[in-house]
Amino acid sequence: MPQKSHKHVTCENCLARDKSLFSAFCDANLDELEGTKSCSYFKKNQPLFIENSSPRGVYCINEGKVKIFARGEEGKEQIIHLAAAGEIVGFRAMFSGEPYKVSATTLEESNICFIGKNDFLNLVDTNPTLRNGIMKELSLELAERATFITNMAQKSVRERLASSLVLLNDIYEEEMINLTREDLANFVGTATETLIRLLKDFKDENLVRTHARKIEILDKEGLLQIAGS
Amino acid sequence: MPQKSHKHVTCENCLARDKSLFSAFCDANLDELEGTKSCSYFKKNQPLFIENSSPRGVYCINEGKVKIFARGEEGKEQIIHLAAAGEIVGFRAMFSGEPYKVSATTLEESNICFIGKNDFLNLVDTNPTLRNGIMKELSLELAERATFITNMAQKSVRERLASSLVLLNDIYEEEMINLTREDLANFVGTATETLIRLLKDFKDENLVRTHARKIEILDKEGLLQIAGS
DNA sequence: AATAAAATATGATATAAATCACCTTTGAAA
DNA sequence: TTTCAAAGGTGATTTATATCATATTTTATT
Repeated sequence: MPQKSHKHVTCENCLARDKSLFSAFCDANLDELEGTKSCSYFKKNQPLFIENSSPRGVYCINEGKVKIFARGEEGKEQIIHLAAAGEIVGFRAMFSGEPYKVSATTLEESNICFIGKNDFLNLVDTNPTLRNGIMKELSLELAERATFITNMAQKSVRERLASSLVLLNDIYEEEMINLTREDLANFVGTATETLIRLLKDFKDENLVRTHARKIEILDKEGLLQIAGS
Repeated sequence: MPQKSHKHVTCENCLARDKSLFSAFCDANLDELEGTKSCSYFKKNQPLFIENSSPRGVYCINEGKVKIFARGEEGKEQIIHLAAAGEIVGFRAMFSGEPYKVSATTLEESNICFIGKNDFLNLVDTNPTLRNGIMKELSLELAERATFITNMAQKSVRERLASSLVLLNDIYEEEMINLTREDLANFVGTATETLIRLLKDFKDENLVRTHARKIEILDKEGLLQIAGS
């Protein structure tokens, strides 16, 4: 397995920056950002922050993937979002004035930069472009979650799994979807056993193929058809 | 039935302003707001805006209630939020750069003011307090929806109904909850028949009482216990 | 007041999905 | 390389909830 080691990435040559809220930053902005951020290597399954704790800053993913999840009454995780390179994680709590309502944990080895709360809020205050980007992002996520709620309420698990696989396929881009069955179940919102059975159905229907844990999408159109959207 | 008629409410003596994002406005701000807004009377079940249309401004509820809902594949409504007096409806779409992803319809006769997109965005641009309030509001709603998703995924309909009734009780304040069984079902995320049956159970358990359509909460603690939160 | 049209309610039935129990495979660590 | 825990998988069973059908009540409209 290719061991991603710790590396200090500068904002200037951060490959993920293009896709991020910092994409429009000029050199002066970038220098400021570079001066305040710190860069860390995270192992797989390492928490960035956990529910109910106080936010101390935001996390900018240079490389890797992070799951954002809430916990229900009995402690079962519900994955709300999967963040990939370029995404800033945890900025919602910067504005809410409340502790985190969700937790964030890496799904794979990751390089992630940290920007302290004050530095981040200062950037937002002085940079209208960044600010507008954030307001846009908050709004888009709000819409996304309205759809999420509606799907949960009205679609069957089979439909949600099909829709989730297509969505995850986009997040994983070239790579194959690489999640434990439990994480996948917690994203779809079902029991692990049910997920495994339905995934098997999809295999039998030649919609997907599995390579141990990894899931390869064979028929995106077919999945979309099942998802009904 | 007390017929609420059209009345022109000025921002200065708007009773709902205290609870709104405009509560911190100074006199100069209020004058500006007053100059740009228009005030309308809405009948029951009248749409403010509908999914996929282009946003033209925001709606500020002076009196009445509004349901915000998405539609699933087969057109079934999923109510995402119930807005009451003091709330500003539709501002999410001001920042997203996209058409509405949800619809908004009055649940009762309402007095609602309209602020055009440019005027509103101008206010947000020039008023840091309002802007921060909005960012905070967007963030809080995002957290609320994470919980909503988790409840949908992990709680039974019975639990969700209990939790919904408590939530609605707060929204309706002194009044009794006054929603069609279908709307209530679309909020809880279930079939109307199932909702009616479970509501009957709650009546038998002396948790609620109904007066035709209206629902009176008799035992909030008991409901919270069932809701499991 | 009469009539139509929604909304509410109830019963019967089907089924998707959860749960529990158990076994097998995989992969990390010693 | 062995070992052991975690993850993946299968079967049997139960149940919550959707769906369909139909009756009754409430509300709106003529």
